[in-house]
Amino acid sequence: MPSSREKLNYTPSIRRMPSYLTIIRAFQRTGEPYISGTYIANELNLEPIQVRKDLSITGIIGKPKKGYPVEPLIQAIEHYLGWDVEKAATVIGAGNLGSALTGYQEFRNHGMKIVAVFDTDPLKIGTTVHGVPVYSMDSLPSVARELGIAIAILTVPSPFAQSSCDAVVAAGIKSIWNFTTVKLKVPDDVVVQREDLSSGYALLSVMMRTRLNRQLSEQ
Amino acid sequence: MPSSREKLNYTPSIRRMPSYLTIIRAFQRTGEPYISGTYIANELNLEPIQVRKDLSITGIIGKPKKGYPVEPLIQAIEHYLGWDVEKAATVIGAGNLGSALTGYQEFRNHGMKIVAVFDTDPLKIGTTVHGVPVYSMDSLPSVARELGIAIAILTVPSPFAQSSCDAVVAAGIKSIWNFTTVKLKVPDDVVVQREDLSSGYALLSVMMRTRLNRQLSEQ
DNA sequence: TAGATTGTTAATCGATTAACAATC
DNA sequence: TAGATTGTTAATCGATTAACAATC
Repeated sequence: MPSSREKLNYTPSIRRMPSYLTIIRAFQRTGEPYISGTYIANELNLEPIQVRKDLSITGIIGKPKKGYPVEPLIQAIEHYLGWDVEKAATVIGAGNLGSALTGYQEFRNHGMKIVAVFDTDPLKIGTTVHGVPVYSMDSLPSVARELGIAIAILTVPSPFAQSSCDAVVAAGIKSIWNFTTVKLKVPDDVVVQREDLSSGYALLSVMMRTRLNRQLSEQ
Repeated sequence: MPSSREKLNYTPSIRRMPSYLTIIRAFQRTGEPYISGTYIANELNLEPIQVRKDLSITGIIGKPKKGYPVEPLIQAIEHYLGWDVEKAATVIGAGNLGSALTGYQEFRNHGMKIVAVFDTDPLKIGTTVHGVPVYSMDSLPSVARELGIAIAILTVPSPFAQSSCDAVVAAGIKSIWNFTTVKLKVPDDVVVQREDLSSGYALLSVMMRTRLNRQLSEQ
């Protein structure tokens, strides 16, 4: 029996899908029925062959000379990502980042609806964040069941990451979007995507240093 | 003359560096003078060989049987990332995400100090966000010069992304951390790192769908 | 000393890119 | 029709992993 730990294939391609969607959706407003891979590639500074390879993963078939049919292409990408099925989500930790993510409207376009926020601060419990009610962590199991929550977005301070994660798992939630710096330990049937702001900042930092070095050496 | 568009090497390794730092810093509190690659690998669910390969990029030399000297290792990573040099940064757009990032203390440990926020909303200008003053976009050039701002963190709504980016570039800021969904057009000497929350969510979504399919097929 | 761990060289793996026939 | 664009097969490239000698 394969475990949930097996590696996901096409990871880089999957990461590019949302930006394809953005471009194609914007193009859709022109009313043109077909969009070419070349056009998408130009918009995103990618190679056309890469766009075609990526799109082929979704099973969409293009027409030579014309391109891909816009409406079916959007549906193919959304279906591939599972964004055509609405999922209830919760934010664990009503801090800065948690509040920002709760108010991030774009997720609605991706089939994710944040229906609850959980926190331990008595001053926050009973209030709302961007219209979403804040509950006590104690009520996580019952609220998760009632609202059919499928995804937990973890934005608690790092020292509480693993214990919050354990509570999420105990409440039967099997998908965790982890914004803490902690590598979470979870059962085999729980999937975790870690979002690490520092890793992107590390790339920017090295680009800055590299550019600096080059400028110095070119003088 | 090579352009700033050339591709960065070791991208995956660079992305892992911050998580190494987190583990090593936590280990440092034990007082042990050496940390092994095997230990780091265990903490992060990675292969030891990958940790060793990554660390070798920083130029650090380990001791067989003992491991890497903790203090020099931290310094080697920070120096490689350029995190040993303090840089002034600004957040463009005092919305949800901009405020959250302004209040994110971890950046201070990475040599980045957010010294100004810019917005176009008259109600926000003149106030502070997490203690950082909010300025009018008009004053960007002068404030950027006075405070020596090196990095702009772009968190404006997508329709304003390119124009805000142009203003940043005109103000002489040459490093942009882009949190919008827009692919920015910038001069050759400006580096951009795009942070796309949707791409991580796309991975989580496909993992969820894949797990679901497997569970169905195993029944 | 023995064995854990490093660093290097080679092999494997997966992603990107190139080449090109098919075709609307 | 001619040429732009697709989809497939092969080549290249870069990252990961394996093997193993060196060594504290």
